[in-house]
Amino acid sequence: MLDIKWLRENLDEARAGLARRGAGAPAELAGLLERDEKRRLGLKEAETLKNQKKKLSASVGRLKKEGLAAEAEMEEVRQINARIKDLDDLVKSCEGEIEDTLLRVPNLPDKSIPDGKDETQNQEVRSFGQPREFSFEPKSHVELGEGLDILDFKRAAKISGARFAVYKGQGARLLRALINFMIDVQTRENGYEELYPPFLVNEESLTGTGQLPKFAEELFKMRDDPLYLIPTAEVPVTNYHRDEILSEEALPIRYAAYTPCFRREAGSYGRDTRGLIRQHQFDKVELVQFVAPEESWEALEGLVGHAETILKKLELPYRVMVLCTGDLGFSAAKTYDLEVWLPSQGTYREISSCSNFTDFQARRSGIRYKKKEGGKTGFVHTLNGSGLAAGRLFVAVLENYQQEDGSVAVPQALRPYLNGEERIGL
RNA sequence: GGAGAGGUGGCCGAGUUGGUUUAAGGCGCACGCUUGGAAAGCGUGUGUAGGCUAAUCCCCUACCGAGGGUUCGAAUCCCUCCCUCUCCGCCA
Repeated sequence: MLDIKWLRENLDEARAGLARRGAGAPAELAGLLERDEKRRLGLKEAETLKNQKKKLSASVGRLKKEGLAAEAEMEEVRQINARIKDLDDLVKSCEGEIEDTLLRVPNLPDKSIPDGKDETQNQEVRSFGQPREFSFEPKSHVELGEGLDILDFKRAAKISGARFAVYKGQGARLLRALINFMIDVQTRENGYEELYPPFLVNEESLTGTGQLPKFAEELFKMRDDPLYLIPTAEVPVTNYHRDEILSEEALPIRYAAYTPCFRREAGSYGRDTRGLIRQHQFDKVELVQFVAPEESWEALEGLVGHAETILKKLELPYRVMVLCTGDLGFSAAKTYDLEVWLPSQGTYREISSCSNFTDFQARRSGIRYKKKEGGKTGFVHTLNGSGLAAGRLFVAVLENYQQEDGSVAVPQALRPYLNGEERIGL
């Protein structure tokens, strides 16, 4: 959420920033300052009247104690109350309109990111490793997984429907190994504390991180309770500190959390219909940071590095992309995607997304900190990134480590997590 | 799910026959005095948001779980909801 006080002085800058994201942006702020002006005028008058009312009521008390009549004062307050009610209603409706508007306005893109209309205009920042040369035609993870009987899409469709998978035998073990490996690296080497949060969250939490009110169609909602399945651990973990004031000494706070993630994938019907790439349910280790505002850009670079650690240790070729304005998520000011090489597709595919949300989520969810100097409170900056998406990592391992006979070598770093086994299948 | 108890400032804890409570008091914390140093003692200060403002000074408004209501006036009375605790039931 953008700061209404800041907008009073910087409306043009806000419009320019939103315009960089795409068409229609400037209209989103229309009428906002007028509402705000109306609200403040009403508020000022209401507060003056409330002050009068308090004084009158106190005098009623005094008069009655002395056994004197106070009808005139009481009547005056009744009159004032009618006016206060009108003004309060006005203020409340203005506040509601301002809130409704601001909750639907995305974050402003950082100056450093490239302009562009969609993902085709994201820019490569750096890359790691070389795609492996195959002496045979590399298979897709679907062929490999079904061939090894470690993935079962057919029965998953029977049990649940499209975009679900069953991991079986060594596949299930491999998935668990990847999750444990990632959690261990992030908590032991990169300074994160592990959190295991609820997978069902309420509306306030989803509003805090920005999924609601605008993107309800992406979420699985419970029918009989006001709860939603989390689309990412970002939601419960960021909201862990909702409506709290942290001490500056406590910052930065870093959490790593494994959770499954649930997404309806409405509007992506034709895309990635086969395999694990796009599922309604997938597993992910998420990294979340709460930092002082002046630290957040450096923290973003660190966060990307933490996600990269996993790919480096697993020796998987990848590249780092900075998202252009048109591809930027609603709450983010800047995002780096990590894309891992998939031999069967002959291309790099997203496996992590690391963002600095600046104070956007913190303002929505009331996550503040008390400054050492001066004791003032301010909003923290929040960041998060996948470290990494386990399903897609599973795909990358299968495809990059596949052998001609259809088996899959286990990356060195992962062997301790699989009883030292070196091969899946055969 | 049933029955009961309860939610007050960073913490503890008064206040619940509605009216100088601008939420007592204590603890903690910060600063100062005192001291060779420390403790004790003494003094001062110590919430959040909004409004006003050059201002983190002052002043004003709101906030005693949340939202409504009664009243000239609500932490105190009424209604709805949420959460916590205890017991019972069910369950892993």
